[in-house]
Amino acid sequence: MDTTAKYLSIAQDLSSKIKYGQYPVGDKLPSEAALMRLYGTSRDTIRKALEELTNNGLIQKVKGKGSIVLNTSRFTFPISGITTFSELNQRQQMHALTKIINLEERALPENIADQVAVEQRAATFVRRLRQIEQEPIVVDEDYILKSIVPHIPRSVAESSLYKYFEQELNLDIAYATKSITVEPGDDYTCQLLNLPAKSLVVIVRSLTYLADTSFFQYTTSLHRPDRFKFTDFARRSAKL
Amino acid sequence: MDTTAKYLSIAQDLSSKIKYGQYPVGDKLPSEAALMRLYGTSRDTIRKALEELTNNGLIQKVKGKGSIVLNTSRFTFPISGITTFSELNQRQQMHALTKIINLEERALPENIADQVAVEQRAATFVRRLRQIEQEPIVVDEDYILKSIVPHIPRSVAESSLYKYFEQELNLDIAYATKSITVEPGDDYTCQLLNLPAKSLVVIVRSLTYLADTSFFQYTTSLHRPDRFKFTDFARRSAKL
DNA sequence: AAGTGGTCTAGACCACTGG
DNA sequence: CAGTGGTCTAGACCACTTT
Repeated sequence: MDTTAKYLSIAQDLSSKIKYGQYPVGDKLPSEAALMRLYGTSRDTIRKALEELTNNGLIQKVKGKGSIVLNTSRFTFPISGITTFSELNQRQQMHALTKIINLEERALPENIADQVAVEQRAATFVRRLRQIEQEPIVVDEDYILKSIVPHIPRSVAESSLYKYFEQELNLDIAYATKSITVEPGDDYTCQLLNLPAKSLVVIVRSLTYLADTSFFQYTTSLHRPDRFKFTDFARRSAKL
Repeated sequence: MDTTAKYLSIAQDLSSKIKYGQYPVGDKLPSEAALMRLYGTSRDTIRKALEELTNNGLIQKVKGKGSIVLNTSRFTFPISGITTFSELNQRQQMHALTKIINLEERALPENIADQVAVEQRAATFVRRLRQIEQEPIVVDEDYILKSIVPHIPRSVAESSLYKYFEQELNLDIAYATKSITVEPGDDYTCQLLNLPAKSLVVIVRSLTYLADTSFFQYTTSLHRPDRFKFTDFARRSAKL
C-alpha cells in the first residue's frame, strides 16, 4: 500500500488505546457493530483490524462474548531477571555499544549457497560485537547479498541495518526462517564474548527474504548463554 | 466450528496438493479467480484459504503476480505453532519412549501462581522423561489446573496430554506464551538427562490458555543442549 | 430474545505486473 | 492492455453467550 490501509490505522489506533489503558487488560473491546459506528466503516474492515490485534497477541475473540484484551507483557514472563541485548537496548538509558569487527566482501558460506544462483553469491560480510555496560552480549554475523544491497556504509553498520534497508532502500522485507541451537563456540567467538574456550553459545541462524520471495540476508547471532532469552506468542493454528 | 469451515478445507486441500508436488516449489498457485471456479466459491473464501497458507509459510503472495509456493522442507521441526513431543514424534517416525517420573497433585509454583485466583491453584503435576533411541532428550514438567482437568489417567500421561485435552475433553486450546533460556540444570535434571552435574540445559517455559482466555497449563521443558533445535517461520508484521 | 463473533456471498475500485 | 492480488462495502445466515 502507498498510504496506510484503513484497517491498519484502525488496528494501530486500537492498539495504542489498549497500550495506554483506555481498554484495560481483561476488559472487552467495543463490539464489532459498535466499532463500525465508531470508525464509520464496514464490518469486514473492522474484522481485519481485529485480526491484526489477534495475530499480535493483543486480544482474544470469544464467540458470543466479544474481544477480550490480553496481558501483553511478554517481556515480564514470570522468570528471574535475565536480560538480553534487545531488551536492554529498548530502554534507551542503557549504554549499548556496537563494535564493527569486520566489514568486507565475502561469498556466501557453502551451507546456504544453494539459496541463490552462483552468479549472485557475492555478499557483504558484517561482524559486529554488541555490548551493554562494557559487557559483551552477542556477536552478529551478517551476509547481505550485493545484488540487492550493493554497498553498506560503515555508519549504517554501526546503527541499524534494518532501518537502512527499509527506510533508505525501500526494501520490502517479508519473512524469515530461524533456528535456535546451542553449540560449542569457536575460539574466536568465545574470546569476543569473554567466555572460556569451547564454551556453549546460543546460535540463532536466520534466512531473510523480500516480499518477491528473493533471498536477501543470512544472519548468525552468537549469544552468551547467560544473557540469552527468546520469548514468543504462539497461536494454535489449523494443521495444514 | 462444528463442521470444518469451507475456507479451511480448501486450505487443507491446497496444502496437501503442495505437499505432494502438484504445485511445485517456486511455481505459482492458480489465480484467485481460477480457484473460485475450481472450488465453486466466492473470492473472500478463497482469500481466507490463501491467508492460512501464508500464515503457515507455505506460500508468498506477490501483488500483480500471484501466489508463489515456498520451500518448506527446511522445517522438519515445526515448533512455531504449539507442537508437542508426540506430535513431532509422529511426523519423524522415530522410536520414542515416555517414562512417567511423577504424577501427583501439587499447587502451582509461586512464580506463576498470580495467573489464577488462590482457590484455583490446585494442579496435577506430571514429570516425564522423553527418550529417543534409548537416549534421554528432554524432561517435561507440566502443571495442569484441576479446575479445568480434574484427573489425568496414567495411560494419558504415557501418550499425549494434548490429544486427551482436545479430543476427549473438547478443550479449545488457543494460544501460549513461551520463553527459551539456557541455565545450569539442577542435579536431578542433569542426572535424568545423563549430563554432568551443573551442566547447561535449555529451558522452554510455556503458559497455555484456552479460547475463553482462561489459564490452563504451565510447562517447563528441560532439553539436552546438544539435542535441542527450535525452528520458526516468522513474517514481518505491522508494527502495532 | 437480543447481542456477539464466524462464515459466506457478490460486487466494486485500486495498484502493481506482465506482455 | 489484461491479469493479478489488496482493500472496502453491504448484506445474509449461523452458532454461541447472555439476559
